[in-house]
Amino acid sequence: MWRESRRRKTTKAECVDTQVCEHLRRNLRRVRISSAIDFDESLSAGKLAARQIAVENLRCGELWLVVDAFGRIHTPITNLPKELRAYLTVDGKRLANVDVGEAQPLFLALFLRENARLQESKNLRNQGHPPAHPYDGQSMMDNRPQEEVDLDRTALPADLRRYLELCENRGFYQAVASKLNMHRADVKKRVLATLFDRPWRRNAISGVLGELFPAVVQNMREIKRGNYRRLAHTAQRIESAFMFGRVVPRIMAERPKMFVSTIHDSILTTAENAEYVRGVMLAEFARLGVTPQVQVEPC
DNA sequence: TTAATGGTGGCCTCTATGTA
DNA sequence: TACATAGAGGCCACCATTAA
Repeated sequence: MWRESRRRKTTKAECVDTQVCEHLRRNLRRVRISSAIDFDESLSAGKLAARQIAVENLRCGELWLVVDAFGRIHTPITNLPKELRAYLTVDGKRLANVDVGEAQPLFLALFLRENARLQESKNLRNQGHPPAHPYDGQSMMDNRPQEEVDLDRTALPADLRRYLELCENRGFYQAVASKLNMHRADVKKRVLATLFDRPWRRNAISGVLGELFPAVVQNMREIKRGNYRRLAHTAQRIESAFMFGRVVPRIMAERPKMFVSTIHDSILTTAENAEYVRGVMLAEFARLGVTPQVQVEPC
C-alpha cells in the first residue's frame, strides 16, 4: 500500500496538459507485447528478472503513467529496455521510434540561444533601441500560432552558433569524441553526465568542452550557480514543453486515432505513421528556427 | 546528470499478547 | 497494573534496473 501512496505522491500532472495525459494513457492501453520473447541468457540474474517482470507487468495491464516535476512522462514503455521494444505491437502492427538526434544538447542549445537573444535585446534597450526581435520576452516554447522564427544567427556568440549547428547536424558528440580519439558512442553518456554535473568537477570531457565551446560552458556554469541541477531540469522542461506542448497536441488534432506514445524526446508509433510523425517534429522544430536530424528507427 | 520503477532492509510506531 | 516482547504496517534510504 505504501508503494501506492508513493506513486500517488509523484503523480503530479500540472505541467502537462490533462488532455495530453489522457490521450497518452488511452494509447498506452492499446499496446501489446509478444508472448514469445528471447531473453538474453547472458544477462545477470537480476537484469534478467527485471526484464521478465517488466514484460509481465505489460501483459497484465500494469499501465501506469507518471508526470514528474519537470514535465517528463514515465510509463512502462519508457522504462522498457530498448531491445524489448521489438516485441511491442499495436493493432497487430510493429512499431517504430521517431528519434531526435542529440536531443538533450539541442534543447540546451535552444535555451542558451534564447538567453543570448534576451541578453542582446536587453543591452539594446538600455542603449535606447527598440527590442531586437518580436519574439523578445516571450517563452520560446509558448505554443502561439506565430510564424516561423526568423533568427539572425550572426548575432549569437561564435561558439554558441557552432554548438547549435553541430547539434543540428548530429555532430556534437562526434566533435568531442574526435578530440579525445574516442568513438562517439563511448563519449555520449559521459558528455551528457559532464554537461549536467557539478561545475567544479573536472575531467577530460569537461576540458574538451571548455576548449571547443568556452562561452557555452561559461553560460552553463552561470545557470548552475547555486544549484547545479538547474541545467538538467531546464533541459527537461524544454523537452517536455516541446513534446507535450507542441508535437503531441498537433498529432492529437490532426490524427486523433493514430497510436502515439512518448519516450522522453522520441515518439513511438506504428511503422506506417512514422514518416508523418517525423514531418510533424521537423515542422515544429522549424517554428523554433532549428533543423535537427530526426530519424525513424524500426523497433 | 536527471527521472522513474521494484526489491530489500532498517527504523519507528502502534497494537496485541504474555508474564510478573 | 506495569512492563517486555512480537508482529504488522508506514516510511525512508539504498540498491538494482530502465530511459534520455
